[in-house]
Amino acid sequence: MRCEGKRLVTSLTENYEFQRVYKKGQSYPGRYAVLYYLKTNRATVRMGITATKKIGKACVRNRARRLIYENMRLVMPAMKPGCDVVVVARNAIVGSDFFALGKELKKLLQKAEAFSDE
RNA sequence: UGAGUAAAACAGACAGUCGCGGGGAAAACAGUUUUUGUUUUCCAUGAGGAAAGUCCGGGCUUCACAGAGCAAGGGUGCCGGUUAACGACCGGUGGAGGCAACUCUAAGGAUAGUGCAACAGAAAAGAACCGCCGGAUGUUUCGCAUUCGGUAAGGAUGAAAAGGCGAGGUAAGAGCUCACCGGCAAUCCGGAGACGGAUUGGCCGUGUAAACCCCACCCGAAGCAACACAAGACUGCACGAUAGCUUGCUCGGCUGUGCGAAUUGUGGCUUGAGGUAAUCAGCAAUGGUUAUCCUAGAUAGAUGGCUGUCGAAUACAGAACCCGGCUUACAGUUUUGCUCAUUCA
RNA sequence: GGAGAAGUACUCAAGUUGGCCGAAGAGGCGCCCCUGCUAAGGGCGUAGGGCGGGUAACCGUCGCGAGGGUUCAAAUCCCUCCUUCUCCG
Repeated sequence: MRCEGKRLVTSLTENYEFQRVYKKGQSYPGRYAVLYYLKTNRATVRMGITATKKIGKACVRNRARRLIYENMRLVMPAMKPGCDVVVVARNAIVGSDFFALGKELKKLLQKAEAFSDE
């Protein structure tokens, strides 16, 4: 298993943090990716992205990570503060469309009730 | 024009907008002797031809200097050159393929020695099983049997059978003799050499060295997760002759009141056998000189998204100390040299 | 990033001085014994992959991760690639 975080204002880095989200958080599977969501007492949203070696070579993993990162970045300001999010890429993400992935991530986040009320 | 062959270049571009890495500048705040940290704004900049596989060769670092000797082990293998070095590259020689351009080639030694060659076959290395021929003996219906010789032309086996093929020759045969071809040796000529050519001689015991080996040349070991400096939880070990370190052994030498060590930070970390252009030397690889340029340096790991235009933008694919090669993956576009075929002049 | 090891029937595997090797052995499968029945245990037997040919017995050919090479002959020797696993802070 290879885990890769993402440089964000606040991002998950250490392996134990990922493990905590996997174990204690809720999971929401999708076609392109799996979302793990865990509420915390912090005032910020923290995110981590995982792309295992299963998905492909280094270049493919980079591509997957960037697509997820870009989508999450656009969605982030609408989210409730105080949670840890881990997105795990799945095989189907190879060659997927940017907008399709964005739609799915939004749906998963809605399921997790991560968005703040307007 | 078509087919082929060799080499080289590119690897989407431009504009707008949101976002990321490190760098520089300015401002504000915290703190303050300098310094440093955070935030905001602006500026220029930011993956490859293979960044890959890690198959070779170096630089660099540590092992005190990277040293001495011996042994073992490993590598390379036609010749000459290039290079920091190489198993790479360039030019040739021999061999193989192609009408040709051109391509491929681990290509030293089998009379230095040892081993192996299953099955089949008389025999797998100094070969008489059958056959052929001659002599003797027996039987004597001219043949057969036994025995002693000669013989590698023929036979069956096998991947491979004792130079090939033809003629002469002979009891039958045989490089026994001769012509041509192959291979070997000597001499002469050409070449820097591998080697090529000519003449003469003699008539020549298979294959395997990517089996051991012989000959010639080369190699100390590990690797940036190396290592250096600073801090150092834990208290684990040693405390004056042992311990540890350098592939093995011998020598030589080092460490020391500290050693080991989770972990953290900084350095190593990008100016280099560098690129570009011109010119000179060389067939070329490459080298010299001059001018000019500075072009990622992250540390969970930065290049992405959207919109528009171009006829179409789509392959393989992401730096992690740095270079020189090799190998492997790869959509498409462009240019140049050469060869063959066809048509026209 | 670097260093190393392995790959053979469905599974675990033996076999590398090159030769009767498609391949020992075990699990497996079938039958029998044991038991009221099953499991376990014991005994006996058996197929071993693909393609082609043959009524069948059987024969030919390709297969030891993949592709080349050396050799008369390669699971074994040499080269290149693929996959899996381990170690180094």
